[in-house]
Amino acid sequence: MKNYWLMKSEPSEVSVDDAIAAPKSTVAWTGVRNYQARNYMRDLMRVDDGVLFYHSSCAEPGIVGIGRVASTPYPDPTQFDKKSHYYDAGSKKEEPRWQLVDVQVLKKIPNITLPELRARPELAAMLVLKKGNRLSITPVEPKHWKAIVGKS
DNA sequence: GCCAACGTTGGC
DNA sequence: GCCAACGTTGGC
Repeated sequence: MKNYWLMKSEPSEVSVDDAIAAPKSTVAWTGVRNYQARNYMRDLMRVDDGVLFYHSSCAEPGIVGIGRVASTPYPDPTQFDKKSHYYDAGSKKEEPRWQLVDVQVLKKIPNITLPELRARPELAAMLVLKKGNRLSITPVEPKHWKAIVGKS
């Protein structure tokens, strides 16, 4: 059974257009440094899970693309890169702390903005809409996926 | 730039 | 294990 996810990206770092322009429209989801979000990628994501690509920390936050999980988990290379903003001196190669998956964007969609998401009562329970939510990756219920994407 | 909310760190 | 201080996220 497929799972569904909402994954936040700052468009100033990796926008949906950047992802589409990448080879196979696929990007490695680097830079997650939150254990719960990591655990979702490492323990619960499967290839072909659905992904809502969300732009955060920008002028118009919202869902801008539909994609899929395109790899099994593997170590985030940026944790070992001393020049990277995401370098983690505490992570050892033999025992990497941070794992990620590849995400393939299948379709860019017109931005469904935060206010638009909030205006839809059937989406009110989405975790991303909860007050104080900061998790960059959240599970999405099938009914919410269907309400946004159409038939699964 | 502000600030609420939340996660992490570290002293005890 | 508690919890205050601090750092980060992310909308506005």
